Amino acid sequence: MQMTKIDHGSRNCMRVSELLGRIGDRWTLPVVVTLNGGPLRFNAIRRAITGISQQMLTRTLRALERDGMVSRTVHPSVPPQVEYALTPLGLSLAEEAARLGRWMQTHLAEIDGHRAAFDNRTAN
Amino acid sequence: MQMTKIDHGSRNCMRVSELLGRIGDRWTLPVVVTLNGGPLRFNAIRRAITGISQQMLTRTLRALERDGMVSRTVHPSVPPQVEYALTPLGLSLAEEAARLGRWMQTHLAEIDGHRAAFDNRTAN
DNA sequence: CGGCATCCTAGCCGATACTG
DNA sequence: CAGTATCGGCTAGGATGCCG
Repeated sequence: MQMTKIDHGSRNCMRVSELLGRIGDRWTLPVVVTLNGGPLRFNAIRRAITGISQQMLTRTLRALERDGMVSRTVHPSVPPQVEYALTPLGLSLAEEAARLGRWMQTHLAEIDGHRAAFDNRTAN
Repeated sequence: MQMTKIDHGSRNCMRVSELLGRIGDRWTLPVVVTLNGGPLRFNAIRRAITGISQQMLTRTLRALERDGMVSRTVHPSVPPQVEYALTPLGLSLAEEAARLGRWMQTHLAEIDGHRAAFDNRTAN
């Protein structure tokens, strides 16, 4: 059952790329990292993440909730309180993200160097 | 020098997110994975990746070249041949991608389950 | 063969205003 | 406090055509 050719079309390769696109969007990673410090309420997350709009936070949290990465708990008080927390799955993702982060830190200077050199080469 | 608060604004957190967005785009990962099997010419890559347009392959390869992930070698023949190969940096990225892929394989069913359940819940 | 230029569309995301 | 609704800009990416 060996694969000599890579099947990008009908198998999970696409799914990986898709998920990477999801967590690679502007806000998902910041939200996950923030929640990695512990459960937080909506506006607490909002305050923790500089520059995020209310709507984008809502959307990002919905998407993460849909994927089972975060749990949403409503405390029926007045005014209502909603608490968000990472699920085990979300925590697992956070670890992978941290690993990616470490890789980035390691190679960031190298990449920047290549970019500068390339831009220099092409901007004749 | 401890960080009690996460700085999403001015530090590398943003850069990580940015790079994740780059490799999370539609074609970067497929290209890297394809080249992981060895150097290939332009149209060979094109054939290996179902559905990619010529322009998107060009753009993806340029971006990867700019970041120092792939090397571009022109063989001055008629017709001209251009060979692309992963650099050590690109190979390193491919390994990280493979790790991400494994994580996905592991959790894909779980995520799909959550999605289905969520959609069911909300599509009342 | 490899690659750039152009046009066009769909979707992401921000800003703003409104609701329970 | 925690959302939803609406508008509009920006850009990723597809289709097509031309060039060395």
